[in-house]
Amino acid sequence: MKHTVESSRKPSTKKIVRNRLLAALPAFEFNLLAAQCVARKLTAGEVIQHLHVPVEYVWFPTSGLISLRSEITPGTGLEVAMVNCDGMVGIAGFDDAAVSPLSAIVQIAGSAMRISIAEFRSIFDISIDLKKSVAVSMESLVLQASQNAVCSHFHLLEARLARLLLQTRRCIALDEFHLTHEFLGHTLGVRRVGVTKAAMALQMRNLIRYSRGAITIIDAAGLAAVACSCYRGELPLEPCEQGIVKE
Amino acid sequence: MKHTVESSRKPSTKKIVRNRLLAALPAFEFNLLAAQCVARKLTAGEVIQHLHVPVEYVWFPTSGLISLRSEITPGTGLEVAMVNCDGMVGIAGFDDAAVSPLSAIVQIAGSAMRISIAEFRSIFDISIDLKKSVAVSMESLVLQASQNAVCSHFHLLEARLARLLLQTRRCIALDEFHLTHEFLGHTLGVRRVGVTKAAMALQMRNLIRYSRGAITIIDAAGLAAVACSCYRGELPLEPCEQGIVKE
DNA sequence: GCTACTCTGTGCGGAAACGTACATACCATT
DNA sequence: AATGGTATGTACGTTTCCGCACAGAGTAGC
Repeated sequence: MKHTVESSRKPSTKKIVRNRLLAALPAFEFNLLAAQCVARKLTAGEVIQHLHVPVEYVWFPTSGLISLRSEITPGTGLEVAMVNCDGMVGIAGFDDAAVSPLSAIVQIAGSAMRISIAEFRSIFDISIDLKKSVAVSMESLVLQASQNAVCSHFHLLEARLARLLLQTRRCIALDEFHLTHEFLGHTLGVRRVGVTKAAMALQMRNLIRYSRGAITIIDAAGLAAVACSCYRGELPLEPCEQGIVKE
Repeated sequence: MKHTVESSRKPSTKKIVRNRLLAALPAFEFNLLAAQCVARKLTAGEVIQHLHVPVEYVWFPTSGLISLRSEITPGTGLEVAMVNCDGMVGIAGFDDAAVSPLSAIVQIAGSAMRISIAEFRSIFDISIDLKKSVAVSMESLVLQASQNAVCSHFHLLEARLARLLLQTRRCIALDEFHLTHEFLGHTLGVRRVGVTKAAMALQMRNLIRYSRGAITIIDAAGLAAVACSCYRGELPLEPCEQGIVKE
């Protein structure tokens, strides 16, 4: 384990937290949240927040990747933002019994800390730093949603697919991951057939390789050249590779 | 004036504030902000925040309408959110010298309170309620940006135009306003010619009337029937019709 | 009344993605 | 080895919007 050195110092009062948003909180607020959080596995394709369903939990991913989607009807929509261990899922949690305008789907399997919305809100209201963290997290969502809005409207599918694959790669720091054309189609808001065509074009140029959902990025630099301008100038969204120690 | 009754009670310690976000703050935080705010006119078409330019001010509109746009290059982009007197403009204000990823353009003339980003941030950091207000305001932006992302991707231009006109009408509570096809094209992310075609179709059905930028909504109900599903189920975003009194 | 400018209307070929339908390949289980 | 399910490849006509170019109509100023 990577954290043996740190955890050997004060094992009883320290905790390993792989969510940067939680980790950045001062001890008092962190402990309030941590006491109510439950660790949960995130399995690929799992819907952790359904569309138009009351928000029950706030999620703090510690690994993997979650896709936030805006949908007209279930099945028709597109991704507006990605959330990894730098962020949180649980928007629209300010009104009581608010239904979620977005759905949240696990794009890459991993794990997360989960807290009930009621408990989260009571801590939020008396917090200082958590409020700012939430605002910063929201800001990231606004930026991503805005970028995705222009991107899906102006950029060609092939360039958008290249961007999505690069972004995914960056978020999980792996050149290989599992995503079917069908899933990518839902993320990009296009038909499965459209993805197949675009993916073939990328594979033909030896930028990627895929088979039954297993995607491998062969030439990231080449892929970046094909990707739309949105990829450059984007926040890195890098994963928490090392555990962060909290007292 | 509408506020004669209220203002006659304690004229020296009260203030009329037509921005709901400011008005909802407790006296202490409100006074800190108000002391640094300067009233400014907003003229139609004025760019109050250029793309990729450092954020200098936070704006609290008191009337009129501001269009937040995500642009690839100046001129190529689309509106991701509207801000009226319920909200604020000045995202990306958390990092020092951050450049704005969005541009803000005055869609309908009006007025606003303006505060420098440095002063805003110093008040934000020590505030309690302002932090929550900012988070709520951000949430509105996320929702709008998400909705606009799906809308621009899936819905037909004519339906999108109908929605935009209805939304504008609701924000300013007037059936008549000034917007050229060119301006609408930039808002919707399409060519001016496309707007002309769509607008003609709406005019032909006696839903709207227009001439050289002067648009009149004749049949709002009929327009709503043509508008895409995004219009229904949207936050009202109603204007502050009455002044709000702050001690 | 002329000019200059802004705003709106029209025409045409072309590209990207759509809806639909069907065909093939890979994998797991029996 | 056979079977069923999932994933990917192919085909074709259709729609919406694009890019470009130009024409007309309303308004303001000199």
